Amino acid sequence: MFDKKDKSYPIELVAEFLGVNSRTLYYYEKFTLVCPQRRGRKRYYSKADIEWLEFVREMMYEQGMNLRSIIVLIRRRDQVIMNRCPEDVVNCFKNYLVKKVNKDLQISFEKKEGR
Amino acid sequence: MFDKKDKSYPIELVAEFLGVNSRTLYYYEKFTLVCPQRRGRKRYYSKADIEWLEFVREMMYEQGMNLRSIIVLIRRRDQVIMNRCPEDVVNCFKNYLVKKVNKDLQISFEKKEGR
DNA sequence: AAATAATTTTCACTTAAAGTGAAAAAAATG
DNA sequence: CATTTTTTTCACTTTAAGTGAAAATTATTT
Repeated sequence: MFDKKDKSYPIELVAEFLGVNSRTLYYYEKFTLVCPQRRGRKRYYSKADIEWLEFVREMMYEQGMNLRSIIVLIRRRDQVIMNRCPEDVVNCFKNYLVKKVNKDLQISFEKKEGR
Repeated sequence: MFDKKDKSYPIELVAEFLGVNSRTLYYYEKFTLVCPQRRGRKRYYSKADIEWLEFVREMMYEQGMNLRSIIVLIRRRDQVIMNRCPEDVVNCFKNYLVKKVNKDLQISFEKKEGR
């Protein structure tokens, strides 16, 4: 679709391609979710910009995530956006389930044993 | 605060402790975010339930995540809620930045070299 | 069992984030 | 300088999240 040589594309074209209003892309910039290159004031979106935005849209539309969550996920990978993983979200739920299952087992055991 | 022996607590107590309306806890159940034990119809929240809910509230209030996002995060760790990581969210952004930085460097280089 | 109290459920409303239309303002271009 | 393009601002719409109030259901007490 877009040129491999990473030429830059104007906002209207990108908005159309993504199926959103160009206002939406301005809106995303407020949250530093995307930062198109500027020559003068005019914005030019690179192929990388576009791919990233496609991914964001998928997260939001297909999965129902919100803007903030995506930003939180990025931040949680640490300031440098690197190796740390939002492990705790899942671990916390995992622990929750584990405790729950243990407790439930214990309860059904108690019932069977008549304690 | 709550008994270590994992006794179960009624919804009103838990709601008060978390600082939310009990309706909110019913609401969360619609999304299977929490599943308190039932005796008859009455709900009993375990210590694990409460800790998990505290964590969820923090994610939502302190960080601004939405319900769906938390559920997506859990799901993305795979059906079994185990080892896979929502790496792609961050990787996608990382790649985006890397490409961006490369491109920007290239551009400033081109400027300096006058190509 | 009837009366009372406690829980759950439903309905409808409020609030805030996400998104967009329209028009004003600013810049670029012919 | 007039016209077109792009950005910005303001105000509105829509939807998720949350909650109040009351109806419905269940449990408890007398």
